[in-house]
Amino acid sequence: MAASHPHAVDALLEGLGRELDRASPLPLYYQIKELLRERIERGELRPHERLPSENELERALGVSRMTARRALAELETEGYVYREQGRGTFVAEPKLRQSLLRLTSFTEDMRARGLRPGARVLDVRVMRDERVAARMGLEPEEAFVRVRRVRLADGQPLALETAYVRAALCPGLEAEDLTDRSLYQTLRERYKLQLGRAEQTLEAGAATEFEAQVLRIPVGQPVLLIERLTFLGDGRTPIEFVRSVYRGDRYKFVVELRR
Amino acid sequence: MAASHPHAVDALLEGLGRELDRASPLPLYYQIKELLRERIERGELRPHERLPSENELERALGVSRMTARRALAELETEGYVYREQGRGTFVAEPKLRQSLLRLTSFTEDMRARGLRPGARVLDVRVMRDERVAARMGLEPEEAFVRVRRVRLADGQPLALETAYVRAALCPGLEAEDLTDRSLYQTLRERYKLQLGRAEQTLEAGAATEFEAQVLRIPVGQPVLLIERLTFLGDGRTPIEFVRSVYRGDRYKFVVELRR
DNA sequence: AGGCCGCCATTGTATAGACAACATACCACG
DNA sequence: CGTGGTATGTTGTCTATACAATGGCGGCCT
Repeated sequence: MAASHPHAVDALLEGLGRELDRASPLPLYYQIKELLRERIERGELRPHERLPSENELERALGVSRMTARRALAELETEGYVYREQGRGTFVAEPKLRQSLLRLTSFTEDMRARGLRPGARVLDVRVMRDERVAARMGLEPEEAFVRVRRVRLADGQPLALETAYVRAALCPGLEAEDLTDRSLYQTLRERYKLQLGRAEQTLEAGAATEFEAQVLRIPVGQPVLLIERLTFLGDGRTPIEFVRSVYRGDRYKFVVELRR
Repeated sequence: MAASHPHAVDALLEGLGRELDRASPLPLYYQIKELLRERIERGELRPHERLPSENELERALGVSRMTARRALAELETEGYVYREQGRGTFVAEPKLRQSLLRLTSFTEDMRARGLRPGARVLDVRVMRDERVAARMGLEPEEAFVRVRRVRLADGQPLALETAYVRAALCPGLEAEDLTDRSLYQTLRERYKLQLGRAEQTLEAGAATEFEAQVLRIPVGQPVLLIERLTFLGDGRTPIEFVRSVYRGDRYKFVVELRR
């Protein structure tokens, strides 16, 4: 047995057995999955520690092997565990599950990289823009608050960011001071807007004269163009469209892909 | 029946039945999944069209319902279809499939964009590279099969791809013909290597003389540099490191971010 | 000592069947 | 006319079982 001591799995199984609710409308496999996930996230099960086998779950919880199996299989596709034929099921490393599908603000992104985030406001105005509206699937008359900012990392210009936020959803945003402040934080705290998902595209480009001046690089230098269309928690209502131009020599975008 | 005409499903099932190979070492559910996926990607099954039900697959292919079910369930988690209880299984909209944060090969990526993928091999050799080995967390003596290819979209050069695959895990790879073939498919089918996850970075750069020549663009044009470190199904064993240089004017990377 | 073989535990694939939950179409009844 | 019930088809959950493939271990044989 690979666990730290022989009774570790037994104690875990007993706990699971007590919490499993056969009267609940939630499927058994889902309950088992959630119970195991909680223990992994709370750190009760440590990386590379072995989980109960399908057989052990079957006996201890009084479910069929296929039910136990489904719980473990879903934990695997969600990145919480890895499975090896002939060996068992083991807790995955935390970094596998973190950098995955996270929607982060510039501020959070910089902090995660160990840099001090900042923002210098170039201009803020309420306006219309047919192309942006079309891109968001809205009527051409839709009004936006356009915020243009230079984003700083440790005080140095890193990106030029132009955000179009739907004015109808955050009245008075144009009067907020967004210097050195996270737009997402403002949307969340002042307007109680929950962000859900975002569609983001990345491509390479060359700095225009304006971009070069703001970012303090030569015209024509490589830049990373990132466009993001962000939706509210319901997954359908668009809230903002952001176009960012990052210095190519100082910024690298990182994603983790899964099969 | 919601299909265009009553015999559409029958014809599909007959085709599937002929292609299913019970002597193959590949699992039945996997074969069924791949056959259906091919038909979706080739457009033979159009968005929102109904797929055969679990019961129809069971009868027509002579498999159990759980096997048919698993094929459909995996297509769902991969974003190819959506399922509605009481109604059936339907082809998903293309945009839903391509924007998920999935580990895809160039071949799959191009097909999802409706382009014809291709590859022209520049050179293949077995070699060592300390920097690549370090990047993969391996000993400096580790041997790699380095494959340099020009990746084509509809016959036009789109990217220069340099892949370093661990020679120990795929002996004889250097003798394979990788012209117009997916490396991932070869790893999967010839070497039975299951890919798990990948860590990928994207940054902007300018085309070097060599890159410019291969991609048929002027020197210094913007390019998207993508580096990918791919791991096997266990999530820990590195298998390949790929450095790709994409034409900045023709390629856009799409991701969907959550929460 | 070293290598080979077989046993056991574990995950992977596949089958067969049962009942539940849900959607749709149709029909009978008021 | 419409309202509700029923029949049917679909996916969702769950059980029970069998055998295959793999990895680890120990013991046996040479």
